[in-house]
Amino acid sequence: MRKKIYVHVADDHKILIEGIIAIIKTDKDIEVNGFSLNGAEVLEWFSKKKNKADVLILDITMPVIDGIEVLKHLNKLKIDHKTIVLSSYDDVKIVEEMLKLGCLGYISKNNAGEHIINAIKAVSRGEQYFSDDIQRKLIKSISGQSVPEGNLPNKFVIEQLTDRELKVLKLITEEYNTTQIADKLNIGISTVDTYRKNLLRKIKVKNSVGLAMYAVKNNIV
Amino acid sequence: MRKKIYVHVADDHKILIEGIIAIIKTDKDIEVNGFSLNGAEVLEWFSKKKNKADVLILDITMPVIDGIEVLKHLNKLKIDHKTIVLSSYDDVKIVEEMLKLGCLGYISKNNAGEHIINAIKAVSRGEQYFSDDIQRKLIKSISGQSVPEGNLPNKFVIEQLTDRELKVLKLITEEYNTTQIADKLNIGISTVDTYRKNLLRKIKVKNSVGLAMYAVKNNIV
DNA sequence: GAGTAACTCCCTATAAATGGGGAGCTGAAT
DNA sequence: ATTCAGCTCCCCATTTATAGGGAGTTACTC
Repeated sequence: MRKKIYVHVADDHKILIEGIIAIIKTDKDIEVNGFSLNGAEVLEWFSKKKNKADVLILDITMPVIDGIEVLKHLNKLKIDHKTIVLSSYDDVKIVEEMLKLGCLGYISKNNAGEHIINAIKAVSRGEQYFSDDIQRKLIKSISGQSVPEGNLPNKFVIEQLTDRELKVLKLITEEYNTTQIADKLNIGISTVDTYRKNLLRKIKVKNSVGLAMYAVKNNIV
Repeated sequence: MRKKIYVHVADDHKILIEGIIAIIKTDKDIEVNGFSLNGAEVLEWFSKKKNKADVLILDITMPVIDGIEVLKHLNKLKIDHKTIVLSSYDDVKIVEEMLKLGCLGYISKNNAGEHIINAIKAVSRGEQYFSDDIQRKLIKSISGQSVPEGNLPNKFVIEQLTDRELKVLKLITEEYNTTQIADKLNIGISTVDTYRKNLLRKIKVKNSVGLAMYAVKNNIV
C-alpha cells in the first residue's frame, strides 16, 4: 500500500470543511489531519514543526488573513507547500495571481466534489491540477486576449489598512454617507473624506461601490 | 425499521451539496433524493408530483430565485414543505422573516455539520430546530431589544427587477459610473439614472453601495 | 531628537449621484 | 381595443462623492 497523503483544509465555513472531509473519507489513500477556519490559523498550524500536511486546500476568502496573504506568508516563511486553491471567484486574474504565488491546483467550488480527490493526488505528486471550468477560462484568456503579462498582480497587493480606515470602510458598506460616518465616529467630515480617499487609493478601486465589493470579497464586513 | 426520511438539498455551490450528502450518508434513516443549484430548480422539482421530499434544505443566497422567494412561491403554490434554512447570514431579521415564511429549522453554515442530522429528524417530525448560535441570537434579540414586531419584513420583499435593471445593477457593482453604463448599454444617461432610481426604490437601499451589497448577497453578480 | 505612521482637519473645484416629477413608445395580454 | 409593464428619455434641484493639494497633532521607533 502506498503512503498516505495528509491534507489540511482551510475554509471559513465549517460545513464546507466537513463536506470535504466526508468526500475525502471515501478514498483510503488520503486523510485530513488538520483544518483551519481562517488564514491566521493556517499559518499558525503550518509553523508548528510537528504538524505536517502534504496538501493544503485553501479558500481565498477568509477572515483575518485571506488565502492570498496565506500563500505570501508561506512563501516568505520558506514553508514548502502544495496548495490547491478552492474558490468561488473564478476571475482569471485571481487564478493567475495564485499561480504566481505557487499554488499547484485551482478548483472552482461549483464542481469541487468531482475533482477534489484527483486534484489532491495530482498535486501531491507535484503535478498541476485545474478543474474543467478553470481550464476553459485560462485557455480563453490566454488564447483570446493574449494576457497582458505585466499588469495583473498589483490589484491584489493592497497596502495595509489602518484601524480608522477599516471602520470607515465598514460603515461605507452599511450605506452610510460621509456625514453620517463622521457623526458615528465623532470626527469631522473632512477626516472621513480623507479616509475614503486613502481607501480608494490603497484598494485601487474607482468608487465606494468598489470599496464595498472589496470588503465583501475579503470578508471585512 | 422506521420509515426513511427523504431530503432535497438546494444550494448554488455543488461542493456544499455534496458535502451534505456525504454527511447524511452516515445516517441510514435519511436519504437525499434530489438537489437543486438554484431557486428555480427547487420550484420546478417540487411542482412535479412524482417528486416528494420530507425535508427541504434551503440556502438563502442562490441565483435566479433566492431562498426567500422559494419559500414564498412554495407557500403560494400550497406546496407543503418542511424547510431547514441553511445560511451564512445570521441576521436575526432574516431568521425571523424566514420563520414567518414557514421554515421550521434554521442552521448557520458555520456549524451545520454537527446539527444537520438532528435538524432533519426534528423537522421531519414537525418540530422546530435551530443551531446554537442562531438560538443565542434569537434570544438576545427578543430579550434585549424586545424585537420591534411590525417593522421587519418589507426589507426583504423586493419587487421583481427587470432585465435592464439587472444589467445596470451588475455594471454598478463593477464600479462603472452612470456615463460609462450608458455607453456600455447604448442608452442615454437619463435612462441609466432612471434605472438606478428604480433599483434604489425597489431594493429599498440608500445608495449604490447598498445596491452592490444587495447584489452580492443575492449572487446577482 | 529626527523620522515616521496614524489620526485629524482644512481649502478648492469638479464630477457624480440622488430625488421628484413627467412622458412617449412598444409589444404582449385581456 | 384598451390596459399595462417595460424601455426609453427629459426637466429641475440638491446633495454627495471624488480629486488634488496642504498641514498640525500624537506616539512610537531608531
